[in-house]
Amino acid sequence: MKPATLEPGRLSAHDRILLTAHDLFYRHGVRATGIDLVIAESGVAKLTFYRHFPSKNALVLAVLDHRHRRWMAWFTDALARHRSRNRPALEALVPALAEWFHDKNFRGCAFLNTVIELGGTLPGVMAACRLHKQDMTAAIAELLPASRQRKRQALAIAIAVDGAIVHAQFERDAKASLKALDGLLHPYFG
Amino acid sequence: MKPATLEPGRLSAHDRILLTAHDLFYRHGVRATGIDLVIAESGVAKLTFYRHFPSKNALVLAVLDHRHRRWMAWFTDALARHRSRNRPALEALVPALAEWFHDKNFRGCAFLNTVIELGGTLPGVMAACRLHKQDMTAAIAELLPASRQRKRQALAIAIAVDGAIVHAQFERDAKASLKALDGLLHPYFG
DNA sequence: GTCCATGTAGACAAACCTGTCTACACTGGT
DNA sequence: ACCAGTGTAGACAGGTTTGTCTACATGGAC
Repeated sequence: MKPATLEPGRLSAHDRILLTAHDLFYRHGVRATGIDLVIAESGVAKLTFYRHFPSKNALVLAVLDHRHRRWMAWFTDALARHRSRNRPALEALVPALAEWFHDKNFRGCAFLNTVIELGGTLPGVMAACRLHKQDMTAAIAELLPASRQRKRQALAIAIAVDGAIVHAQFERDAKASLKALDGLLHPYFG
Repeated sequence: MKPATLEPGRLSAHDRILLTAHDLFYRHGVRATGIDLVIAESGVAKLTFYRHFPSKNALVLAVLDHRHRRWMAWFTDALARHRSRNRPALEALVPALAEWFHDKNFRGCAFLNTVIELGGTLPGVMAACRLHKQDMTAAIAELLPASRQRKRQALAIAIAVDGAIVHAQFERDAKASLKALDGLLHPYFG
């Protein structure tokens, strides 16, 4: 994914907090990241933080919102970039995901991770995750030829993708996950 | 999965702690579950706990070990039960998983959850997860006819299964996940 | 009978967490 | 000139966490 420059230069305090939290939450998990660290790391005073975000929970939801936009932008862009004229559009999926999986900061899907960490405790997290996966599935659907089963197929593919994501997260080499995913997708190449 | 009776009756303190922790960790997550709660819930004194387990981390690993044995026993049993004479063995997979997904205490895969929660911080968790998935994949491989691609196919199927697991975890109805998984498996029914 | 493993109850230290608060400084709009 | 908005630094309260420690009880092996 994007390098997320995180230049402290011209960013507002609000944005510095948001980007820093995005980074730390993704790297170490939400629970493992204390507010104090976010505050220190984003070079902001405590009061400033609480002026922008009423609580840590609010920050978590704001970060997920930001993450969704960022990830979807990268995803659709990567799919477009890996598309080639006379091949099925779906073939762009695996190369696109490969970019992400091979990133040295890859730690799986932020939404799955947050649902698992906070699941029931923070209302809104599960809904955000469902929305995210819904949009991801819709983006996948656009790679498929129009047909009555398009939605059904897109859901199946999305599930395979999620499986590949979590596998790449605990297994050493992402390549094996990508290869297996490619095998699962073959029947859909048409 | 098993109802895990958890009868406090004749169990040793060690086993009561282990089963209680297994239950609580799975329900609410490892980080969200304090040692004090495990101790109170298993009806044991604090010192007794620390005599059996030197630290919470040790308990976590012991619970994962227990979980692996318990889950694999259920899995192979369920696969055997749903096998029918003149159909491909792989067709037992979805009905077996359906048992688990529809359990009211279903909260996804304990190993994926723990990796995501503790990932890098507790050495051993990732290894335990890899071992678990390796054994799960081997059990799936036994459903496939012997061939040169059997291992490759089993890995692909395992990834699809993991995708279905996480999907069933944040989506309301497990049925959709199972149906999508079934669709993904069709090419492998042979 | 004595000893020791195993158990209970609960106080305690030290660290860490979130969120509030005081006191002060800079800047742009009116 | 003034004031509202935004910023900084850091103390503080009240809660939770893990892990240690004291003091005492019970039951079986020898």
